[in-house]
Amino acid sequence: MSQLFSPEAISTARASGKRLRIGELAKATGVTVETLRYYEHQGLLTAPARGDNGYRYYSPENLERVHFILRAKAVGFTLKDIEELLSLEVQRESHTCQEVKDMAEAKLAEIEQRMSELARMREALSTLTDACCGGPMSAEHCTILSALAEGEVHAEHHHHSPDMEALAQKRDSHSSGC
Amino acid sequence: MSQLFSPEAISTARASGKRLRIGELAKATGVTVETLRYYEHQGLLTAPARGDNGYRYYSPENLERVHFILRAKAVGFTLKDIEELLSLEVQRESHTCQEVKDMAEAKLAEIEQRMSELARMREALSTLTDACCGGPMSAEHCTILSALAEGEVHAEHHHHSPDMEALAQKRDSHSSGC
DNA sequence: CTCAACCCTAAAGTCAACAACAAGGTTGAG
DNA sequence: CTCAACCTTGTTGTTGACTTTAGGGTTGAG
Ligand SMILES: [Zn+2]
Ligand SMILES: [Zn+2]
Ligand SMILES: [Zn+2]
Ligand SMILES: [Zn+2]
Repeated sequence: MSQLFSPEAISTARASGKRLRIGELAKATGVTVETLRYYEHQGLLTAPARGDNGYRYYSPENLERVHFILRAKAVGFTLKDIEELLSLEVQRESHTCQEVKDMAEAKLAEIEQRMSELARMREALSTLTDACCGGPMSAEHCTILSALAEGEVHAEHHHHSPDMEALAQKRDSHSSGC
Repeated sequence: MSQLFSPEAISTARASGKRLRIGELAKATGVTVETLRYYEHQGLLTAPARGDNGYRYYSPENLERVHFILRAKAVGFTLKDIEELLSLEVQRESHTCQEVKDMAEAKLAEIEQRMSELARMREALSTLTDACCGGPMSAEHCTILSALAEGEVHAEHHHHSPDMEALAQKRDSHSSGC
């Protein structure tokens, strides 16, 4: 588990010199080791120090960077975006707030774009579901299928007539549209 | 992207028994010929009639089905979903409204799930952008980058002191956080 | 006849973000 | 010493919805 020094002793004494193997870093960040190697391959993580055995040994800075990546992912940035963000982050003083904020706002606009797309879908779909009775009768005149087939939703909400509801307990087609 | 309900597009080629070549169908539906062949390959479109030359000749029913697919896509169904929907559609009377509505409601829940995910991202990201000044100064103390690096947003909105704004016209770091 | 604009098939490539595999070397507990 | 649990590299597979490529045949206007 531990390298030259016992991990507990080290962590209590000083966190700064602690070097993690890939599995430990994975556990610490909640991602898989494959993901960490993938991030390295993609240039999101700088190649960490290696031991004589070839193992990767990660510094606390590496750990921080993984957290950076995960936080950026959590707010909607793609890995490609994050690569860009990291290039800003590593040399902050040679970039401006404007550059950073522009990226964030562009991403915000992207997110809002996708949200309104989904909102449009939701409205259309909920109109469809509202019009369908959802009963155990034949879908022959189902308003959902009809709307998809014919391109228009017949806004008349479905109301089986009492007679039909009484009689058509199963599989009877309901002809009034559903 | 596309209109959900566009009734006028349908009625044009329906009256005549005209058979469309793939390019014509593509133009009529707004998808590429490759996409049409792809849909056929995926079983979403039944293999159309062929001429002696091997060309596909599409019936108006085929056109209807493409529209069905596009409308279902527009409300958020995947192609796999649509395959299922089509199997309900082609034999409506052997299925129930319940089956259809269940699918639609499941898809609706999926859409709402994705929307709330995006809403979460938007909140987090807009908190970040609100706190950043977006000015032409060095990003050394940029609140966005700091929040990503340190995992917390310092809610203090950025206010350059008047002195600094006057003096730091370009590239000066602003130390009070941005 | 020529030539562009169509059409055909089957297979491979694209994108994102990993996951899975093969075929090994290393470590540490029992 | 054995054995599981790590670690290594490199390659391939996954998902969805196409797009592109390669290598042809067909049509119709000039
Ligand atoms: Zn129905
Ligand atoms: Zn009904
Ligand atoms: Zn800033
Ligand atoms: Zn600032």
